[in-house]
Amino acid sequence: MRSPTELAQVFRDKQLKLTPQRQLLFSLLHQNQSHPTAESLYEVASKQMPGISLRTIYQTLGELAEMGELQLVDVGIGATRFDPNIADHHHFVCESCQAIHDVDILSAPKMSLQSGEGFAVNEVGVVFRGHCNQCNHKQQFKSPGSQAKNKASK
Amino acid sequence: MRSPTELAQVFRDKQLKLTPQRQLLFSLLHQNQSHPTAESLYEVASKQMPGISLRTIYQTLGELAEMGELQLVDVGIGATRFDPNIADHHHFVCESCQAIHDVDILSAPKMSLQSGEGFAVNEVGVVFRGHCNQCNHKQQFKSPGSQAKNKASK
DNA sequence: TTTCTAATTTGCAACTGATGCTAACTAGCA
DNA sequence: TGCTAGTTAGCATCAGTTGCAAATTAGAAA
Ligand SMILES: [Mn+2]
Ligand SMILES: [Mn+2]
Ligand SMILES: [Zn+2]
Ligand SMILES: [Zn+2]
Repeated sequence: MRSPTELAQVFRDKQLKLTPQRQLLFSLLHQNQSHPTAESLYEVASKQMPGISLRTIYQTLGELAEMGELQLVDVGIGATRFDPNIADHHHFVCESCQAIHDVDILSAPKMSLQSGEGFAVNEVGVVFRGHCNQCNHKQQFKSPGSQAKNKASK
Repeated sequence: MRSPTELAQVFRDKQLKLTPQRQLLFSLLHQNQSHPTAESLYEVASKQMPGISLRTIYQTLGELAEMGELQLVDVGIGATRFDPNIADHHHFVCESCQAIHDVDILSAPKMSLQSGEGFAVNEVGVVFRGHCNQCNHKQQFKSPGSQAKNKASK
């Protein structure tokens, strides 16, 4: 996603208004690597702007996504996550704490369909599931046999 | 997922009852490649057993999933899909008709995390999005430039 | 067969995440 | 300073799913 300043320009050019709500969200999303939900953004936004509506959060996120400034990430658990990183990349989801981390496309081989019945593929999404560092450390009480299978190394 | 007969044995062994509802669902799911939703199973089940409850469908699907007989597939659009194919495989989702097709793991390179910060990966899911054969054919009215980018070949 | 009861089904309430609708509000221009 | 198209916020509503408890029943025991 572009910087708040650049987005401001984009919005002006499209005769969209630069409301305080939108500006706040621009700043909350810029360089945000946490893959937040609408709800979690609502919480932090509410601190800086009490009374802001969850409806407006959804509205603005939807607009940004439609403009291609945000990527929607749905990993099948709970709410949609919003990702200002619009570069081609994949995700690791921690099954314990639900945290989502970016997985650089270089780290995973480029996927392509070798066979198939003539599917026209537009995009490929890879989701790695497992346990993050923090959660693995906290889980030392579990039986050794129940550890995750593959440990990725740098 | 195992055959209805095998499942019957499993259920008996666990002193779970072999109700007509369960037996019907076993048969509806066996070798079902359509990745049905609970709702769609409810519809076909209702024809053979009018009055069956949607709640029971959810209940039974949940049990089978917990027993490892079914795989839950969530591709981020609408309802959860249920997959009796529990072999390791991936999915192609048609963005037009929402159909889901199996993508054999052999067709796509085995994924693994090369870098990362010590994530312990349990499973990898790959979702290919695009347009299926049928939908591509029906979309000949669209501008040529808007075609899908990659056409998979056998 | 009949009886018994733990397992199951069912209907309905409730819940989460998200969107539709619209009256009230306001950014930004004239 | 006023105007107005665009925006916000509140509330209703929706889809998908789960919680709950009363009614039903599979299957073992008598
Ligand atoms: Mn990301
Ligand atoms: Mn499948
Ligand atoms: Zn974690
Ligand atoms: Zn299709």
